[in-house]
Amino acid sequence: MKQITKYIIKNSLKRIFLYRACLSRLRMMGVEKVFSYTLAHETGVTSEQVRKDFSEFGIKGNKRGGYNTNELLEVMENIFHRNKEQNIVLIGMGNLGIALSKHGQFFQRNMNIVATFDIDPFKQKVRSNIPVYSLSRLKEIIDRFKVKVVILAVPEISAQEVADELIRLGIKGIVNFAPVLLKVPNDVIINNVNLCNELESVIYYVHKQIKADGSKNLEILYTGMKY
Amino acid sequence: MKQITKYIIKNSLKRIFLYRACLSRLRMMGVEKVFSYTLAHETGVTSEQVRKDFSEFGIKGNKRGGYNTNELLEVMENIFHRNKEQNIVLIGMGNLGIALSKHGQFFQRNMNIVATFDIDPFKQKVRSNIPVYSLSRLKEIIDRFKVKVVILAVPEISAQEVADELIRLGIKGIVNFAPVLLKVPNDVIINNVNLCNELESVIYYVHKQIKADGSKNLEILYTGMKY
DNA sequence: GAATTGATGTGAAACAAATCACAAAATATA
DNA sequence: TATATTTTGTGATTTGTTTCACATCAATTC
Ligand SMILES: NC(=O)c1ccc[n+]([C@@H]2O[C@H](COP(=O)([O-])OP(=O)(O)OC[C@H]3O[C@@H](n4cnc5c(N)ncnc54)[C@H](O)[C@@H]3O)[C@@H](O)[C@H]2O)c1
Ligand SMILES: NC(=O)c1ccc[n+]([C@@H]2O[C@H](COP(=O)([O-])OP(=O)(O)OC[C@H]3O[C@@H](n4cnc5c(N)ncnc54)[C@H](O)[C@@H]3O)[C@@H](O)[C@H]2O)c1
Repeated sequence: MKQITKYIIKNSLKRIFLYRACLSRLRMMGVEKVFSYTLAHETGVTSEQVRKDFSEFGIKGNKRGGYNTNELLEVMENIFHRNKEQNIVLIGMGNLGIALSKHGQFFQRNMNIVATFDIDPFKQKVRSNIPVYSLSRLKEIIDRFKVKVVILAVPEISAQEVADELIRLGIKGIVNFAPVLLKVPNDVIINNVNLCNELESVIYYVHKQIKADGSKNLEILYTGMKY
Repeated sequence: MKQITKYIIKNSLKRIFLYRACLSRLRMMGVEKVFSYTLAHETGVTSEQVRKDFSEFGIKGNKRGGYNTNELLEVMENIFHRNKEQNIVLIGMGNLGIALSKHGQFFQRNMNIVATFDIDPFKQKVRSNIPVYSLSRLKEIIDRFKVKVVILAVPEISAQEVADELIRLGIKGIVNFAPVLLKVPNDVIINNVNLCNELESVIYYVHKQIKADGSKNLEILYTGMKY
């Protein structure tokens, strides 16, 4: 059994997210030009790493002149398809689903939750400004809004069957909050987010008394990676 | 600037979570003995990887006999300090905080949210069965319950100041949901969970049309890692 | 306009992680 | 009891990622 090998490696993708967040902040502060070491310092990586990551995504700067903040952000928005809006659907309007549906940052980042779905008729009323539908309208909405990616926030027990149906309807990517390993075809991307594990990791490392060995600005360590 | 190097590597830790979830399921089904290839098959990694991971955590099996399900789970519970209850505090009872506070799995996994805090007096009433306090009682609760780890679900703008205060009060680990890189001392573990990024990663990979190249059972790929 | 400075960009080297290959051990079989 | 079988455990190898080192170029200074 072989694992996926060649794609833009996950670590550098994660770091690109960091750089972008940092750049947005710098732009707001009116900074027009950044250097690899600026980003490096702000994000706790090395400047070579920043440049290597950029080179992986084909991002070029100006010798001696660093990078233009606006241009750099624009390139990144293209990488992430932020130029055109992404229509997303959310399944499961329980505790977590409601919180996610109210989260404004998805929309700010051009990811538009066009509709949510729940099996429970009691949940099928409008909360905030996103409609809650019965699953019977899933196909209609997915087709109408050309939805390719969903957020799955249903109980563990239902996750697989809902995923099967979603894939049947043409969904190609799932952010899955249920603590199960979904069985899906090879061309479907699954991103499992397991918040219990995230908390438990922290407890583990706190108990282990892990120390940052003399590094001076190591702000973040462990979401998924030590990025 | 040097990155952290030697600790139980994150990838194997993540996989250990997978193995454990799988083992729990197998135990419920009455399976008493497992082999590395059983776990491997269920979790989509190789059997050598399973054994290498086990060896990293000092887990031993029986030559030819595989591993005893119960013993293995017990060893893992020790690794994760599941034998004794972990007291956790949650800061920020907004949309996300409420959802998390209602999430039963933390408690099932021995992570007990003993109290939640919010700056807004309106939020300071009991929801579900976890009390919501004013921040003035933070020290009292942290001391009383010997809390070392918190979940931080406050707005981006407040995250740093709240984190500073928490660390002053002796907190050593933070699961941070705000999209900021917290500046913290080296001995504090931060786990940044950025749900926008998780969604955006999926969109990125779906657009890239990443294919699993012929691997037959590649269920999960990308939470943080390709684990 | 030549020399200097300060950045990028990238092969080479070092390091880290995953896979391979097989010895060792435990059990089953004859 | 000897032999075959099955599975673990781990060095050796391969593959992947980060860091190093420096050529290259653009701007600045003399
Ligand atoms: N609440 C949290 O903070 C949290 C944290 C981590 C993980 N999770 C996970 O996220 C998932 C949702 O958690 P929750 O707390 O919101 O649970 P919940 O029970 O509050 O909500 C689940 C919702 O899904 C709906 N549902 C059930 N079956 C469905 C189906 N077949 N199709 C569509 N909708 C269906 C239910 O009606 C309900 O509204 C669970 O798998 C849980 O383990 C939740
Ligand atoms: N809602 C989501 O699904 C979601 C998803 C991803 C990330 N996040 C992030 O999680 C955080 C919380 O999100 P939310 O949607 O729950 O926001 P929210 O505004 O609904 O809740 C924030 C809560 O924090 C409280 N608060 C503010 N300042 C505080 C302080 N100094 N001390 C204590 N409490 C304070 C507020 O009173 C409020 O109740 C934000 O940083 C957000 O970006 C939320």
